[in-house]
Amino acid sequence: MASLLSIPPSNPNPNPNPNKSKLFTKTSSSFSSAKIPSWISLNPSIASNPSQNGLLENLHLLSLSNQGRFHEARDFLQFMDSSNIPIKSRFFKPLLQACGFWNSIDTGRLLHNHIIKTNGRRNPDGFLGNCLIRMYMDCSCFDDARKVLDKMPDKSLNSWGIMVSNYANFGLFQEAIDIVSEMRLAGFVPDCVVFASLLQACSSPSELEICKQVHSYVIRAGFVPDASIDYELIRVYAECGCLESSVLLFDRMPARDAASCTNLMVGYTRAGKQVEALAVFERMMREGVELDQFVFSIALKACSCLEDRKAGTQIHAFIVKLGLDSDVSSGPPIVDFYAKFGDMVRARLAFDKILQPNDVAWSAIISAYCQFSMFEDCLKMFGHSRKRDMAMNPSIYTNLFQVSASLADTNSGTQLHADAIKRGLVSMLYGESALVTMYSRLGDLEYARRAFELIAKPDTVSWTALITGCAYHGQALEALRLFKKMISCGVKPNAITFIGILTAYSHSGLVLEATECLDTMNSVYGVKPTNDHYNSMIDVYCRAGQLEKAFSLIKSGLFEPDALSWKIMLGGCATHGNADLGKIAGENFLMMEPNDSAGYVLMFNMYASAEKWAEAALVRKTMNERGIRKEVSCSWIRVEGKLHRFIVGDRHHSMTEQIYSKLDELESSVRQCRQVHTRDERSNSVHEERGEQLLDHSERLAIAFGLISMPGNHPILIFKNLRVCGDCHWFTKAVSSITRREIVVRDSSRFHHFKDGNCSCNDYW
DNA sequence: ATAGGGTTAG
Repeated sequence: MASLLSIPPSNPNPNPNPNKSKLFTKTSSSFSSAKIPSWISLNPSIASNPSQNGLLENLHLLSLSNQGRFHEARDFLQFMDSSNIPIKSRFFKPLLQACGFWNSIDTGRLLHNHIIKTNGRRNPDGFLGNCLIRMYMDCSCFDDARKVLDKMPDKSLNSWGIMVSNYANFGLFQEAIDIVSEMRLAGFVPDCVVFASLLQACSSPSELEICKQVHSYVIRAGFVPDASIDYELIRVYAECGCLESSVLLFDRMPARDAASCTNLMVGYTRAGKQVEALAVFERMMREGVELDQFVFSIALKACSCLEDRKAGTQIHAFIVKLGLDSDVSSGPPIVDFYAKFGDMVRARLAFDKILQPNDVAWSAIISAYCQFSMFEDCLKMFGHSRKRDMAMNPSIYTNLFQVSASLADTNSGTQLHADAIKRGLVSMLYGESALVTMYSRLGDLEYARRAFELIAKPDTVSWTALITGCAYHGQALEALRLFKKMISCGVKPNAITFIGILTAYSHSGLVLEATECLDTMNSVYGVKPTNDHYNSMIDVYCRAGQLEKAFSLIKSGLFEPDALSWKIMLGGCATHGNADLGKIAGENFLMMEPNDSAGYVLMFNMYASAEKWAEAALVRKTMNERGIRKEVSCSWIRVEGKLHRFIVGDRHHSMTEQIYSKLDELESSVRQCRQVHTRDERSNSVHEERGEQLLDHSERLAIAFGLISMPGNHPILIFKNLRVCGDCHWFTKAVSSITRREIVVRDSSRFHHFKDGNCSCNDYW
């Protein structure tokens, strides 16, 4: 199998505490994992050759712990004990931090015993005591932490402070405040740091009350103004939606700094008040406050949201002047800013300027490429970052799942999925829902269902993804069943959910059900139908051949018909040969979208099938005059991971001879078949009467190649950029019956599962 | 201390 990824070893213990990652990575210790030589813990010979001073053994122990390999760490510690190699005192802190990070309470207790032992059976001193308290708190062992505190001979303000901030971080504010009272009784005076840490834990509106209490306390106790407290208060009030309070505090600060400015601006942008955010930025510029990369990054983001190209370019220029465009903090927003305007060249230039791109920077450029359907570039960028062994994050994978789905690349899709699982980088809900969509768009509805089943608490998006998947595959009843189940699970449908449902009905010809759905979506579920829903309904009528109904819906005044409404109408008229309505629809559509080739093609086919040759010729002439080219029909298939692409009449493939002779063979069997069967109305096509070659339509080439190169019983999966034509649809049905082979075709609007002469679309396409 | 990226549709 062609491998996109060479997968480096993954971490066997994928459950670190996400809340503590900062604490862990920003450790001030000189023994952080980054500083441990890579060959440590890859070197099994340590066990047989104890080093002189025990340093290697200590490093190895720490390396294992930092990686979360605590089984091995404890075994190794046993070996160290039996070899009389003590843990060096300066290693206890980083070791305990690792235990806290990975929630390894067993190893933590073991280390605690070692500390007591090496300390001559006495309780640890203040420094190590604090480390122990932190470790126990990190592992949620509050009583153990308290015992250490109580036994500490030389408690400090900091010891109490650790208890306070950790309780608060767990949301246990009452316990945190109790500790504050206790420490005062014990004769300690809590300082700004303690209160700032309490505030630091507040972030949601439910914690606003606590924030206010602390605020009023620090005022009464005379702690403010204090930069660290002001800063936290501005942040909390902004995050809780009390922007006025944030502004008041900000205005009253003796000296406004970059950090508090950032907090205020973030508050504004989150509340959708980009203009106000930029006003703060301007004011800081005027006041001459020294700004940093964070302020610029949020300011540029505000410009992106406002789609204010001029202001954004000015800020970009400022960033360049200060030399901050190579910074990882201000870099990604620059990438994102230019991507917003579709300027991928500048976006890429901005990315290349970043000296040490991190996961967010890679994510920014990959998602930008994804947004503009530059899927190959996404995979290329991902390949680069893999090669450099860059840090990944869940959102990168979420994007890549979309890429694989769009490229119809099962190979990369499944590999990326496996890769993301190994690294623990399947994003909750976001990534999980993207996987549902990916598998359904790769043609594997069963896998999509399984991916859905794995979601712990599916939300509206997850349900919608699966419902839409069923719609694509023509399983209307299943889509409806899922919808009911979604409702009974208490998950609310949204506008997109109803598009999925309407699509399902449309692809199954359930007109009555669809009209009912359009009614109840507002009356029962409170979701107002938009143009998209009315257009879906037009599609329902059109597919079912009820063109008059579609037309009266357009004229009903219930909504303002847009280009899409007319395009769908035109498509219906072309399929069902109604040139009168089609003329109106076509003219309206071409007026709105004169450069869309599909409109001309539909009109041409419509007139041709109605044998209105003069009109048809006129359409072709107009098309030529306007320089509009028909989109080339293209089909592709993957065999053993390799992509094979075909266009009409393609003779480039190395197996062209075999393909065409296979086609001839199929064609003659199909012809015999056709004489026996009743003639399919829709396939009496225009093509035949115009004497066009049908034998070499791209999907037929792909199917023939698939049959040749993939012996066995697996279904043949074909992807196509346009819709299948009636003739090819009939042909494929026949082939599936003759060869007893299942054939799955994804065209531009849905999936067709051909089996034993039938198609899952029931000839609705 | 502070930010930056992501899910469902025709």
